[in-house]
Amino acid sequence: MTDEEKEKYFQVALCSSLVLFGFDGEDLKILVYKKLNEPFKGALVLPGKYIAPTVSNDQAIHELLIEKIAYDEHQTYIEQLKAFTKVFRNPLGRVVNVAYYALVKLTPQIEAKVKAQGGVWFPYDRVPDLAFDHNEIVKYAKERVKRRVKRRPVGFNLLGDEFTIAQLQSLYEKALNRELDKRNFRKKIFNSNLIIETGNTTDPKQHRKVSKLYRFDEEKYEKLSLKGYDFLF
Amino acid sequence: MTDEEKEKYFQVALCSSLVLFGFDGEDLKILVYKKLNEPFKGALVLPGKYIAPTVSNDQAIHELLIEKIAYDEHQTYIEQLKAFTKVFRNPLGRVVNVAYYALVKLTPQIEAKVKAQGGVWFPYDRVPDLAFDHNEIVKYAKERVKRRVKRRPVGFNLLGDEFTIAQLQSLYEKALNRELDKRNFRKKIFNSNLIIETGNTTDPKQHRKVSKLYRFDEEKYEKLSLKGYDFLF
DNA sequence: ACAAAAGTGTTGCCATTACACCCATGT
DNA sequence: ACATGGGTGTAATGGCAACACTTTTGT
Repeated sequence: MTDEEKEKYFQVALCSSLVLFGFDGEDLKILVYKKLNEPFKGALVLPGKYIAPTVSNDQAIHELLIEKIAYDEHQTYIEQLKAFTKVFRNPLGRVVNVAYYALVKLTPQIEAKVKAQGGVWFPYDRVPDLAFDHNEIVKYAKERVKRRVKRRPVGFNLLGDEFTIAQLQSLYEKALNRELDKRNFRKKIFNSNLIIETGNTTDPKQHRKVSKLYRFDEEKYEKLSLKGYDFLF
Repeated sequence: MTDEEKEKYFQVALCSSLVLFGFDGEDLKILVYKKLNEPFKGALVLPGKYIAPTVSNDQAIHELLIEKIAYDEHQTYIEQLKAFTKVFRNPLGRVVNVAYYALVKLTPQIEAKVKAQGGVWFPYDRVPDLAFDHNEIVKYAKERVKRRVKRRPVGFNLLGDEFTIAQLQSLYEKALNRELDKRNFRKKIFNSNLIIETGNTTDPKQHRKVSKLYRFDEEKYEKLSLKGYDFLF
């Protein structure tokens, strides 16, 4: 490549936006910020940042998650969605947005951090209009999550170490956007053998009736997924 | 964004590589070129090109397909795979590769053009070592195609307007990398109702026995896919 | 007493799998 | 005559969907 060509091509900027899904045991939400500077100052956008040529995307997303939610690496599922590349998607110049999504269980710590940063959670199916092409990114992310949830147990990343079957079902209903039969749901989940009773129960003070707590059997899943195992749903 | 920041961030180059799958009615192949200039001169690579800041990715992929295979737009399925973004994937600097794959039916015209351009087809499961991170891209593309073929009738893009059930089955066997039962395959295909007899048959001079030709019912598929219909396999 | 949420089985249906032979034609 | 490839049916199995009541406990 000639120097001339180098000058011609090495003029693009790289950024990443993140569609962050959070589940609090009841509702599934998406994180949004109000933009503080131009362009589109004041508009709602996904969390994101520009990436310098020497910084890896992984590093950038990692930083973004630390800044915005003080996350726990081991409890977070992160995956690239795809690149959004339209020529005029950003008024500053050609900016390629390599978008990601992540799944986290909401904890009081995260809630506090988000509040401090000025972030707002919107319910999964009531995300307002966003600037840039971020509506499109959210739409794409929701479809991806729906597919993933159907075929792999990624949903477990949205729950804590322990959870009730009702919570798990509620999560699946939100993500798939339809109601599921309680008995059939239990059957499927228990038949998969990917869930273990922890022996603990919910706090009797919080609910009418206590219920059993379970955890995800990661080891068993690792073994199965090596064989190309498809989860269910 | 300050001018200083602009200078810092707008220094990345954008390129696209294409994993081109071709089917000739018998075998599924992937297109590869020998690199003519540095870096990695002489090594095998996927077809690809750098993208100027003012050019859209769609435009670039379109040009690439015209250059390499003189393709027919309407008979080609194209989809973005994802962005490959590693910092040191290219020795010239930070180059983000937004990779695509495409499916084409091989015709004598395409074969001739490819030959003229110095391209080489390798069988689906015998692609040799490639330069850059192109091995990784091919691997990713194969997985994507496998999934797509399972759930949507994209496979039909690899066949012509008319095809025999045997050709269709052969394609599915190659893409899914396993053998399928002839009777069960026909049952599934016909039950889907997405295939129509054209009334024509294969040329009796080419085979021992003539066989019926079919075509894909696009209209019916459009209707079904609006309802979130999942194909089969 | 009643409201709220946890937990539990059966049945019918449909999709998937496994499996073997006949027919038409070109050599 | 035989080799090649097209075309056809059935039975067993397993997963999925539809469906209603009892139990516990806080108010």
